[in-house]
Amino acid sequence: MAILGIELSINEKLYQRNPQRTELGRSILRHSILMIDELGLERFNFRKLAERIGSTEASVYRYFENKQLLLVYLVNWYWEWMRFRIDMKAMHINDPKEKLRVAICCIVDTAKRNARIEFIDEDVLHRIVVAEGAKAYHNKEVDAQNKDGFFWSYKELCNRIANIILENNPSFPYPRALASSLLEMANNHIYFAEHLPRLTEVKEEGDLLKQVELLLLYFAWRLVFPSEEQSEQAAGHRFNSQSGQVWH
Amino acid sequence: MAILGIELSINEKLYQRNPQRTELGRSILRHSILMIDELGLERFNFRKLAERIGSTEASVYRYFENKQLLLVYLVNWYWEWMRFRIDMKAMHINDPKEKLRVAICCIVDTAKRNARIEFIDEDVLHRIVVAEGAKAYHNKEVDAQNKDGFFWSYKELCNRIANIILENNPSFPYPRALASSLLEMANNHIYFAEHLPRLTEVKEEGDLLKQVELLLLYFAWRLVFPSEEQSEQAAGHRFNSQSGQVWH
DNA sequence: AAATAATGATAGTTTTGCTATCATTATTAG
DNA sequence: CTAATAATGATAGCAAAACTATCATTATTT
Repeated sequence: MAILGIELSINEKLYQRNPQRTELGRSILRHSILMIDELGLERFNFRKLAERIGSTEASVYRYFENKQLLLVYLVNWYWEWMRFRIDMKAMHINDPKEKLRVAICCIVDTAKRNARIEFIDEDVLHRIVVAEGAKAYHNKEVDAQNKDGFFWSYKELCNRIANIILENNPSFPYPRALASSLLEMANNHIYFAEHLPRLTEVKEEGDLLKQVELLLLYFAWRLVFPSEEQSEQAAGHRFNSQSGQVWH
Repeated sequence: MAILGIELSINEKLYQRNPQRTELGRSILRHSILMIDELGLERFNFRKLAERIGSTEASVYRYFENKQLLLVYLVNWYWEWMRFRIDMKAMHINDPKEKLRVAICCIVDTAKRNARIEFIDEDVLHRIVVAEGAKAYHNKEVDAQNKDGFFWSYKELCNRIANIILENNPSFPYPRALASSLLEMANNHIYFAEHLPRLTEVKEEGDLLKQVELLLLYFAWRLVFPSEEQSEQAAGHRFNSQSGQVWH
């Protein structure tokens, strides 16, 4: 997929025909995102999608085997996009702490549309990932699908974040667990704030994403930094170290 | 539901007829748990269930409106059971730290069958909660269902844990978020260890549940305790601090 | 023994998930 | 510019899933 000339590659086994290369394919992507958001995954189906885009069920099936794989394709796109953004932003940063801050910012921020890809509405895709993302790998075919590399993007994304965590604290015992937890928390606490507010301190009102970012920063900072740096704390703006850096 | 003479109450709107009160109802519960575990939620349906228990589809529908609500019923049972166990175990403990340790133990441990309720196999139910639990509230009806109190048990469970967190550190800013995250992490890291091992440090081999418990304890301790207490650490036994703590 | 409630048996409806066939329209290659 | 080839549309159909309805039968309660 061409973004600023760079290609995000999605596992080829996820589709029958590359949806990005044709008008119909892009239409399938665009409207499946909108419809899954509107109807939810279970009420969404290829018949309704075909009707909406003025095509036929058979044609849609020529691109994706079924809606489960279409969902996996979409969340892969999201994960790839997030990983790309983290790589971009972190590339030229030397300070590992700043790198981690930027990564967490990306985790929460990938929602906001940046690349102008006509056929993917990142805002809506983000809502899908929040609401339905976990269903991509919660099914009886996980192991087979994992073998086919369907979750490579997610694992690689997790890996990137884990490495940044290790740069900050090489002896942190749970870099991957923290990375995946931060990714999952980002989605969960948005969802909780909107639907089950008693499960989180994040409030629907106000800047929800900013609150989630602060939450993740708080958790990450407390966990990865040896306690002498705790004084500096996580919270957002006033993250300039008033106190000199000690560690490393 | 009678366990040692105590009743776990499940929201009455979740069922048409109370499944615990009849032979058929209990058979539905027992075998739906087994079949969802075997087939996964999407391949499981009331026709197959009816066939297996030697009854009819119509009869099953007299107990539960559909399989989504049956799932919600089952995970509610699990949440209620966990909350009950935490209350029981924490009741007579005064030390808040010990209370938190016990709560985390329950979060991970509710898997292991304790109450001998003939028609609920806690081991298998736990696997269902791990693999399918999130689907209980990831659907387009959340808000309506939440209004009907379908998630009260989960929220109340979260609340219990959040209160224990606050007993340990009254100024901890994210008690609910940490509580829900611990609950979600417990499930996720078991699932990851078994299916997507690169997302966690928890290994499938060895005592998986013990590892998850140590992970949760590590996170909880680092997060809720002011750093002078870090030295004592979470994981009970071998968390002795080699390095002296400085901050505060 | 009569009334009531739960189940079984059977049937039928609508929707979903998916495949097949063939004609038509683009696209590309020679 | 035509011939080949690829993609789409149109239509059909089928098997399963997700229900609902009816009525007879069997328990249970009173």
